[in-house]
Amino acid sequence: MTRQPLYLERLQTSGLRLTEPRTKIARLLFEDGAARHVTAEWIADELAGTSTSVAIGTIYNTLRLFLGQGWLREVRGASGSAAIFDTNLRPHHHIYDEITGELSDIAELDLDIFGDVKPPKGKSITGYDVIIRVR
Amino acid sequence: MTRQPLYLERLQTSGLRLTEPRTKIARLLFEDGAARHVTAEWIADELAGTSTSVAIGTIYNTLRLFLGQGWLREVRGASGSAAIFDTNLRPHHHIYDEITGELSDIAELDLDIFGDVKPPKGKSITGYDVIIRVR
DNA sequence: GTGTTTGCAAAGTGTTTGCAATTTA
DNA sequence: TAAATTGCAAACACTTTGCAAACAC
Repeated sequence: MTRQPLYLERLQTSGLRLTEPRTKIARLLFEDGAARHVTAEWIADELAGTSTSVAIGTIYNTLRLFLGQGWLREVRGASGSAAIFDTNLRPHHHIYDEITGELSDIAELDLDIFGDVKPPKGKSITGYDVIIRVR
Repeated sequence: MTRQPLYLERLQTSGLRLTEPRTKIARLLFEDGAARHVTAEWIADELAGTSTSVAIGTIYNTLRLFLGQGWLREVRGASGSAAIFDTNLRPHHHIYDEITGELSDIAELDLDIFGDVKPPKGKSITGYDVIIRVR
């Protein structure tokens, strides 16, 4: 028997209707299970080439919906810049480039070897914040 | 001899012109030396009552200017919400309330007692990120 | 006096919303 | 076919920008 992708199964199970915009966005985000930082615009661009593109408003609504399901986390980029959604749900660490606005994960960082974090080539560390989220 | 406030001295020394908008904003931010999280709108509101208010555009420009001088740091609130400027320049930690958008400092937090962080009353910790800033 | 800074309003982003048309179950 | 969802465009919130008038040095 052929197996349905996990992300589609999850979409169905959640009670949300299985619409084309949702499945397309879900595939883009979750298909390979890799950690990903995406913006609404990136999704729009990716889908722009396909037979049916998805309206930017729908993309935002869908991302909020997935956020509500706990399938994504929103991370804060520079204020005024586009929202970044992170598919990596484990507590983890980011490197934020103040020049480019690029956000990347730090793999396998131990808090007590904190002094050993290496910045990307050609960059220097200007500081850090630990942000604890509550609700 | 009477002593000029530090923040005014710094303003003069920096080579920036000592204008009324700048001195008013600087006083609001630095007068008592306390750590403060401010938004452009908060400054506008504070100055609205005074004899001469300051235009919101000028407030933003002035904040960017102070940022460039290294007198402030910009911290990321929820995307889409107003920029928050922090007068506390030491590396430190924040509690970010996902419901209210409120950002507050955690005083004297040691990284290795990380498991002991207490959320504000009635709140629970949903996760955390360590953000290392580079440029 | 001359170059800087301001206020104002317009323009620019990124995001949300209202509603008629479409689609899913 | 009934309810949910979409596209579209208008509305929004926050921030930046252009320019003539005002100001600091």
